[in-house]
Amino acid sequence: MVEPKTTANPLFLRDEDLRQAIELLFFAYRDFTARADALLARRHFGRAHHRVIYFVGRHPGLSVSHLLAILNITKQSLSRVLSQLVREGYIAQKQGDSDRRQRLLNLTEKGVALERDLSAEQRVRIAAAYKEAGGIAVEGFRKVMLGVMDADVRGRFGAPNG
Amino acid sequence: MVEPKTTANPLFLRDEDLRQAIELLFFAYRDFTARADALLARRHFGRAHHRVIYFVGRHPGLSVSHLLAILNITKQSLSRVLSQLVREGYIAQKQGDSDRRQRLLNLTEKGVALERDLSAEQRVRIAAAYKEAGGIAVEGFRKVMLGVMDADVRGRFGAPNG
DNA sequence: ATACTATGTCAGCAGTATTGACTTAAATGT
DNA sequence: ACATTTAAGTCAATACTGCTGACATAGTAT
Repeated sequence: MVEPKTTANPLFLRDEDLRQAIELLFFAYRDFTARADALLARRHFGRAHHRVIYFVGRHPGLSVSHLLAILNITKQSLSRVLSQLVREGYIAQKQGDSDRRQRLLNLTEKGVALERDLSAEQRVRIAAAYKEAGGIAVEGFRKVMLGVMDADVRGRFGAPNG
Repeated sequence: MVEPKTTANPLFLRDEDLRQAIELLFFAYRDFTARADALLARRHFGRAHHRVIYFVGRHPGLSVSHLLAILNITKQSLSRVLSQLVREGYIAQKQGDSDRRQRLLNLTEKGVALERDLSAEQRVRIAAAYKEAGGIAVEGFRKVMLGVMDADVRGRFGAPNG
């Protein structure tokens, strides 16, 4: 057994284990987003619209700059998508109370309905995967996913770990 | 086991749990690909180039149609990216032995070097996450990820030996 | 010969994201 | 008060990804 001595392998992680993880992420993410992408395409929307709809639904009254920070994209990139969603009545903007420069974002009823449609299949998929894997596995999944993302984003989740 | 009476939730899955899973996938995938994306941008390549480089490295002698099946994209989409990689000397094509219509794909030395650069940070990231989470968690991660992807893709992983 | 398969190409369209430059309006600091 | 910074938006140019449709070439299979 020749273990390639590439970079330091602090655990007993073979190259195969690392490759498998990379592929698990690729295929899971690809399939996880595929159906929503298809739904969006019918409405002439893309994945970016979904993300905006999702996070506005998740954080009602979100400011544009906060949304930008979550998505990690430029305001110009967001602009096209957000303007479209506002123009077509999925998202409502209202002036901030304390800071009137802000345009706080909320889903309209139409937006809530779209969000539900888009994430319905994803929720079913997650629920099925969680159920089949069991509670211990879910806890492991959470740990690994938190470890994969950037450290400064972990705080967003009720992370018991560092 | 206690069976909660929540209608659409066969497990103990609250809406919050499902949302968290969606976000774990989003943030982990986003951060997982971010550095490689930056490296690619310097070479005027994109994520699609990375995927091609990755899977050709993973499966030397891969045929174009098999690569297409793995990536789930059209040949026209692949064509632009693949032609570029061949033209710039990252991937070599050779005629198939049994079927001379095939153009079997292999990484050149240059391609191997690029693949290593691109996945180096990803491997470190996975290794760190795995190490911190521990073996049980890793097993759970694998189970959940397999459950999230489409059933017909799971065969690619673990089921028969490894 | 005919049909099918593997691969490639041209053209056009849409979506996502970038950088750079500039604007408006409101908050804030000195 | 005046200057600076911040929140949001806009215009323009560029690039990567993916799609559909149409067509071409070569090799395989009947």
